[in-house]
Amino acid sequence: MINTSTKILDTAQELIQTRGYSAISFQLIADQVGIRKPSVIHHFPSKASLGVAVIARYRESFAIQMRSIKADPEKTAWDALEFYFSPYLAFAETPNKVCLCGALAGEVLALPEEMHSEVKDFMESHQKWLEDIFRTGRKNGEFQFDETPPRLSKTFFSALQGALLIKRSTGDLSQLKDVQKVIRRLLR
Amino acid sequence: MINTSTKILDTAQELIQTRGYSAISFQLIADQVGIRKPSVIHHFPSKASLGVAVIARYRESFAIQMRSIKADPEKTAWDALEFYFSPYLAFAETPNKVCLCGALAGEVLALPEEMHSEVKDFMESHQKWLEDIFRTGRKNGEFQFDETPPRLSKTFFSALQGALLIKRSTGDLSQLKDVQKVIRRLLR
DNA sequence: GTCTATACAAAGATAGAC
DNA sequence: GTCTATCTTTGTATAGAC
Repeated sequence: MINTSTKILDTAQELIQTRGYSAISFQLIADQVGIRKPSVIHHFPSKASLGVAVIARYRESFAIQMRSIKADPEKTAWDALEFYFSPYLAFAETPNKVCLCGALAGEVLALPEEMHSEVKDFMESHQKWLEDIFRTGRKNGEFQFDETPPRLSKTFFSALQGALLIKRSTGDLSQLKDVQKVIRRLLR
Repeated sequence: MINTSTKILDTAQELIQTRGYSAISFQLIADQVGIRKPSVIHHFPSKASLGVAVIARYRESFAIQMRSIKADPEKTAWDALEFYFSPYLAFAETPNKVCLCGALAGEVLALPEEMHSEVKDFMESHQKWLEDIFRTGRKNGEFQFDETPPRLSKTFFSALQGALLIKRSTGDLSQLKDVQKVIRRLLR
C-alpha cells in the first residue's frame, strides 16, 4: 500500500533524473501514475512545490544514511567511502540516470527560485561529507594523499557528478566505475 | 560586419551554456538579436537544426585548436594541458556558464535525435585528446602517474565537466581552479 | 481525492506580403 | 531577409461537480 503522493514523488524523481526538470510535466506524471492531471495538482499545487518536495526528500534520505554511518564506530573510512559510492553505482547501471542534483544543477537557471538553495545545499553538504571522510581516513592512516581535504573532495565530487553526466551522453557505463577505481587508487 | 546567422548562433550558444537547450526559444533569441521570431526561423528552420549548427561549430573550433597544438613540435605536454584547461577557466569566470556539451549532456533525453551523436562525439573526442596528452607526457618524462591513460583521462575529464556543473549551482568560482590544481599536482 | 471542462500563456512552425 | 498574422500543440493552473 503506497499512497498517491508518494507515487507522484517517485515518478517525478525518476523522470527528473532521466530527463530533467524542464522536460517533466503534470501530464507526463499523471500518465505514468495512472491518474488525471488535476489530481496530480491536487497533491502538489504547482510544479515548483513538487520540485521542492522531490529534492527535500532526496536530500533527507542521503543525510540519514550518512549520519548512521558516522555514528557507527565499527565503520572504517573505506566503508564510508564505499557507502558513499554505492548510489552513484546504482545510477550508473541505468543508462540515462544521473544524480538528482546533478540533473538539476544542469538547468539551475531554468528552475524556480525556491529550488536553488536546495540544490546548492545538496552540493555543499556532499562535498563536506567527502571532506570529512578523507580527513578521518588520513588521520587513521587508512588513506595517503598530499592534497588538502577540501581540494581533494571538490575534485572527486566533481569527478563523480561529471562521470554520470558523461555516461548519459556516451552510453559508456564504465565511465563511473573507472572514476571510482582511480579515486581508490589515489588514496592508497 | 557580422551577419545575422552568426549573431543567432552566438546568441543561441550563449543561452544554451547558461540556461540549457530546453530553456531557449526562438522568441528569446529573436529578442536578444533584435529581430522577429520568423526571421530567426528563416535562418534555422527548426530548433533542432539550430541546435545542430551550434554544436557543430563549437566542436570544430575546439578541433582546429587541438590540431594546431599537436602539429607544433615546440609545444610540451604541459603546454597542451594548459591550453586544454583554458576554455574551462574562461567559462568558470562566468557564474552560470558551463561547457556547451556539458549543458547538453544534462538534458540528452530532451534533445532531438539529430543532436545526440554530436554530443557523444564531443565527449569521446575530448577524452581521446586528454588521453593522448597524458600518454605523450609520460613517454617524455614530463608526467608521472600510475594509472592507465584511458582511466586517468576519463577521471579528469569527468572532474572538469563536473566542476563547471557544481559551480553553477553553488556559485563557488574556485571549484574549477581547485580541480585544475589537483590534476597538475597528481601528474608530477 | 479524483474527475471533466476550461482559461490562459508560450512554444514551434507556416503563409504570404513587402 | 524581415515582417505581420495565424495555426496547432502543449504547458501550468483553476473552477466546480461527484
